[in-house]
Amino acid sequence: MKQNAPFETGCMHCNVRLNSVFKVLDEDQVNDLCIHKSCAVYKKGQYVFTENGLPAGLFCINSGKIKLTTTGYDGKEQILRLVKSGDIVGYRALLSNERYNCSAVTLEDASICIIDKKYFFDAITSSPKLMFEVVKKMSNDLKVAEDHIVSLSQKSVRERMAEALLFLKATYGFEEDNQTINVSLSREEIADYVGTSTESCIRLLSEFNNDKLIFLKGKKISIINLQKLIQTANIED
Amino acid sequence: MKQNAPFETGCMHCNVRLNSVFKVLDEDQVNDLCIHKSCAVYKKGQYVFTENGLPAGLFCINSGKIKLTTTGYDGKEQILRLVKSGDIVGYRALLSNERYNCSAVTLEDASICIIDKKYFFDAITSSPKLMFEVVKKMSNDLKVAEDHIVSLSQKSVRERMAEALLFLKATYGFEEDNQTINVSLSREEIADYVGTSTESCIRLLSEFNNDKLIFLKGKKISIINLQKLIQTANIED
DNA sequence: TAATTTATATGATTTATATCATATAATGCC
DNA sequence: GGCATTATATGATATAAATCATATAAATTA
Repeated sequence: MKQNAPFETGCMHCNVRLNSVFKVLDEDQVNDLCIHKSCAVYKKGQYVFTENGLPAGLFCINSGKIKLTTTGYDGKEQILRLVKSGDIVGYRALLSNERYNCSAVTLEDASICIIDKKYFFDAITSSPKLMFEVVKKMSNDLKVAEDHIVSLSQKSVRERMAEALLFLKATYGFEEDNQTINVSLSREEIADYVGTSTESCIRLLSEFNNDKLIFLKGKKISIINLQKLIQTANIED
Repeated sequence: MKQNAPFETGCMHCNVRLNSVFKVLDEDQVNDLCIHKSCAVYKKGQYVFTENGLPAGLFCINSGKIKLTTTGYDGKEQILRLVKSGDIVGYRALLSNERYNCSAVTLEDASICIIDKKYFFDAITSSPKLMFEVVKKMSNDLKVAEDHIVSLSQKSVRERMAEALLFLKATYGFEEDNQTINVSLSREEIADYVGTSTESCIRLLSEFNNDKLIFLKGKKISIINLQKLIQTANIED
């Protein structure tokens, strides 16, 4: 299909490479990378890898959005990270030589490349620049996780809900209208990220909608009063 | 002072080096490391570094225990990580070339070395083994943080409290009596780790004490019914 | 297109936990 | 060693948010 054309022409012409950890590679290295990767198209809702699985390589998102999710207690899901094109996925388990501790599921149709494990280790060993890019990525994920811990420990569900919407906006941006968050998540998925019940999530979104902070249309959420949403996300006493 | 003697004789004879990321260095590299570090003794409660500060190097704990803590909303503290001898501290900000996003405070008198920033970057660039050790450390911290997120999202305060005691035991071990957790934290500090109020923390510890899961003596906590504590840490319905 | 399933919505009730209040114990300090 | 401060303890109350229940809307599939 025509829309997949750039995806098929290799890493050198990959439209997201300069947005990824591989931006630091020179032309020869990119060509080398290209030889050691293979790509696949995933339908919405497909698993890219699953909890407890063994990593066979590094995933790099060409297009599409992905959630990293783990099964907590009582079977309840927890969304740990949200991933967009240009991001690498599955690097943690790969680098520490462990099994995956979460599953990766596509939130929409996606094109994803997998980079051979052995090649990846060679590449980061021979290219400190690439290694530092990966390290920076992990460092950022750690920072985001620790921010999330503080939020979960100290904020109300209401505050975290507002914060989550700002986070979604920061991660996926707006659509052309400049106010609709460019991702479709079910209420349950949002709840699984915020750490609340689906009902509370629905209730709070309705409330924000009534208070004209946001505008709901199906799964689409538009931010119509950013200022007040930011306020709501912070302490409000 | 005599008790500091091994600490003063350099990295080659450091009693915790084989327990640290530097275990992978050969003799020459260790001697090189030794030249580029300096050591200091800290009193209990001292700051090793503070939030928003710029990293000057990598800290390596020779002895003593440390908490990494961040100021959340309304000035409330959040303990993000607990650190023991042999651990490195401050590596995240250093590697990603950012300011510290948390403070490091000693929980008891401590001996801590600081390894020169420039040297450290040279060392990890020239020694992939060392780099991988540091990466593994960060990978583990990320995993622990994400486990904490799931716990905060899905467990009750009571469950998290029991979990925290098991975590303290796993981190710092027992004293000679084989049941007293080898760390002294105030109730407030425990609350700041668990993500609850000081009162709830006190109340739950009292309750565990009454229920003979633990035995309290001042700040010392002994686990006297591990089985039941493990049960309490999990879902109990 | 009707039938079934799943998602969203909202009300009613319960409950865990924060908050406020006060007491006692422990610790640090002049 | 007595005084001030801080930490621990515990009761009373308020409340946010979970849970249970039911209704409606949307999406899937037969």
